[in-house]
Amino acid sequence: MPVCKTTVINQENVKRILDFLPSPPKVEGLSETFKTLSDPTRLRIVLALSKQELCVCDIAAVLNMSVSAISHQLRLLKNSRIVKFRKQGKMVFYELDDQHINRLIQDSLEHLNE
Amino acid sequence: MPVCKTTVINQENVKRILDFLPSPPKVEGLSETFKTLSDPTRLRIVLALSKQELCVCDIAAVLNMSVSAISHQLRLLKNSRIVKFRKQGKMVFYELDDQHINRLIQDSLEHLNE
DNA sequence: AATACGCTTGAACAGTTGCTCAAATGACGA
DNA sequence: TCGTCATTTGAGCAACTGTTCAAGCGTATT
Repeated sequence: MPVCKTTVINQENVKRILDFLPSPPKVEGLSETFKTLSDPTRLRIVLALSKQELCVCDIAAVLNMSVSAISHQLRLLKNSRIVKFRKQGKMVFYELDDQHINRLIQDSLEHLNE
Repeated sequence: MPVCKTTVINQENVKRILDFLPSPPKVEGLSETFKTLSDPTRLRIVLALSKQELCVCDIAAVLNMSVSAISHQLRLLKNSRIVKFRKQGKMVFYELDDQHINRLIQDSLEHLNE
């Protein structure tokens, strides 16, 4: 895995970038967030929840998918701390977990309209 | 795939969200971008290129990975129009494709520091 | 207690992903 | 033209992903 041997400048490039890159845990964390939003189903769920809290059944209706499929995806979103839930009788209402993810979604929506 | 039958309000919720959600092509496009950035290797490449243009070999050195693996990922980044390249002799220099992706990365870096 | 409802869970399966390895390409220098 | 170097490409593969299906759990209504 050698650096290009033609010039010395490259070594400097490598060093500069290595200093610049965020720490591995930070990069991993960021890529985890992107990964969670990379599935159209999950992204649609998150976009929907950015508007208002919803129960599982209504999310399934919005996305026209099975309740089971939605529930599986909600578990992933829950594990990634992107959504949280509140129980009310038989029903479970989900909403975005915090302002951090909410801002990311708002930013993304803006990027969409350019 | 029925809507919850317990209340009428849910139907209104579903309608409101359906109006709110961006069009399928827009959602697909956004999730595609997230998907490309969801792999730590690709994210690191993009972060590196947000600092300065680099040749394939130097990227491999920075990430401490095989040139082949990097080249495969660069192809995906190229296809997603996230990076572009310029040839100079034997070497190929890559950089971020446009200001749009650059801003997304800058936003992400800010999100990292919170 | 019995039933119905909203939701969760686990197994299973097809499809996808990211890497390695070996071979190929294309530009340069001897 | 021959060899070398930077990069690309294709096959192959283990690991992962997103869905369905069937079964289960917990809460409310009767």
